[in-house]
Amino acid sequence: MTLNKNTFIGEYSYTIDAKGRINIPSKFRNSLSKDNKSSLVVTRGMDKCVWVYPLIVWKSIEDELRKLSSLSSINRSFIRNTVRHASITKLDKQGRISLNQNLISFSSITKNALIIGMVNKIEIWDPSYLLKIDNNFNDIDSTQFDELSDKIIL
Amino acid sequence: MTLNKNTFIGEYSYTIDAKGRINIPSKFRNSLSKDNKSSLVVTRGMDKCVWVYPLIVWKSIEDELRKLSSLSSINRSFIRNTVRHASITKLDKQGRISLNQNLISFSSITKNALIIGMVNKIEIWDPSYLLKIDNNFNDIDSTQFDELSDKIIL
DNA sequence: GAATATTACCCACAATTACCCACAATATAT
DNA sequence: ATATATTGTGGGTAATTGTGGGTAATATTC
Repeated sequence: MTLNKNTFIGEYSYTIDAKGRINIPSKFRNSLSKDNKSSLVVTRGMDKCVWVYPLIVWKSIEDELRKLSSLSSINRSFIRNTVRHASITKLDKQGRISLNQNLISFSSITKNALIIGMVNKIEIWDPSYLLKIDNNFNDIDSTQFDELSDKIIL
Repeated sequence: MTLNKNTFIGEYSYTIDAKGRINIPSKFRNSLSKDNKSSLVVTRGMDKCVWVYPLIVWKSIEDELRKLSSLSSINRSFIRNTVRHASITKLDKQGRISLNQNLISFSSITKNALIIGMVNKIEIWDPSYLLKIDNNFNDIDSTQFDELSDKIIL
């Protein structure tokens, strides 16, 4: 038995090389459904990290965006900022993708990078930057988790 | 008659070897439902121990996480910190799982380890560390148990 | 057009992980 | 009690994976 297709969990440490290439963990590669044809969509995350979607998952996000009317300016902004930094890429024969300079500098990645499974997508972080976010996490007011506990049972 | 499937009770003492492998008690293995196909998910516990879930149980947690929108930053943090240390693993032919270095050092396990059934999941502890926690348990104000008594009948 | 930079494709190798077998200790059955 | 099966622990070998670099193809600039 395995996880569902296009499902990612766990954390992995990799390096980005001089050509901007970074490995996708083999467990994540094996998790990709065949209809993706090893195509991924990379874009800016909501945090200062890179988001990586299997193509088939990204397409469903596009479908959601189609539903938003462009009559509303907030909708236009949201669509624009969601899509403008996205690009489609393929795994090379060694299982890597290459990130463009825009995404690399946005996420402040220099050499080392953490790749984290986020269930339906993948995040790529600069390790020291993520550490700061972690500290914030510990500072989160517990009332915020109380709200969550109404939505999720662990 | 036996316990329900994927139900674990009791305590067992094992050793972790140089490759990070540790035995799962045969009683626990026999308790696993067949749909797991001997797959388990290991992750950090809320205490300084390792949590082990039958895959089928973990999947239901994942389904809950999928419902949380990534537009909310608290949701992103929650998902990240819940799944980043999780990984799927299988029992080897001898009935062991291997723990990665991250989990081993998190739980301070060196050689000996206690495996404890927690009904729906399994905990793996460093024996001396658990001893400290036990002492704290004895210090708990009995009023805290009074609160629990409203929720559970023993 | 040529010259340069960028991207894609190929191979190589070290390090890690998965898979296999062996054997001693314990438990179960006859 | 003895024999048989199961269980816990260790180690060796083969396959996979992560990382780097070289070369060819494509795109971009002058």
